Parts: sequence; C-alpha cells; structure tokens
Amino acid sequence: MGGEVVSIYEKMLLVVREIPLGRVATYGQIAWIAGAASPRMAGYALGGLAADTDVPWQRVVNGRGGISPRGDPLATDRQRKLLAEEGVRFGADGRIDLDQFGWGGPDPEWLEAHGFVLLPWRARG
DNA sequence: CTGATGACGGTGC
DNA sequence: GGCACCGCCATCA
Repeated sequence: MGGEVVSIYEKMLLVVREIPLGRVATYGQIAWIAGAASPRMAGYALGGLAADTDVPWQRVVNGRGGISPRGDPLATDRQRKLLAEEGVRFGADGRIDLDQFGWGGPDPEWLEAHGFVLLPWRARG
C-alpha cells in the first residue's frame, strides 16, 4: 500500500504554495482547505518553516487582512514589504482589503488531483 | 508517558 | 469599535 504519509502541516503548506502572486489567503482558509481542525494549525505550520523556504508564507494573513505579529517584530515588516512588492496594497490602517486581494481558493481540478475535499468547517456544535 | 507551546478565529460583553 | 475567554491539536522537551 503506497502509504505515503503526509502530515496535515505538509498539506497546508501545499495549499499555501498555490496562492497566486498578488493575492493573499487567511489562516482559516488554508486550514479549512487542507482539512485541519483549527485555523491555528495553519499558523503552527508556517511557524516551522525554514528561513530559506520557497513556500510563499508572506501571502497568508489573518482574518482581518492583517499581518499576525510573532516573536520577531522585523518579520512583520519583512512580510509587509514582500507583499507590497507583489502589488498587494495596504490600507491606512495597515490592513489588506480581502475583497480585493483575497484568494478564492484552488481550482476544483487541483483540489481533486490532490485529494482535497472541501467540507463544512467541523460542525461547530 | 506528561506538559508546554504556538504565524488564529469566533463569540460574548 | 475593543477586550477577554475558549476551542483547537500537531510537535517537541
């Protein structure tokens, strides 16, 4: 049995790689698409990335279109700069308009090819 | 094995 | 609009 075990983290990173240049996705969106149990999982996955990763981590922002602060304050500035270079505009309040720059998610064909199935967010009750 | 940790999001006040 | 609280669970020491 081709038991190639792919962790939920790997799945989420796979989704992040699909975010097109000039667009952004939220942690919750990534977690939902990859089938993670909580939006936090997406943040944890990105937290383990190496400094020289080729994963476009800068395209993942929080649900309000803002950059989530982390240990290193400089990282926030770095992310903002990378996004600006990709054409993503920030509002006066430092947030991104998700209606304009938000990513609509992977193509249905891509989802099917990778075995991803979009399900309602785990029954919240 | 146990416990701490962590790049979020929704809800209630 | 802000703030506090809770749920979420894969890793690592």
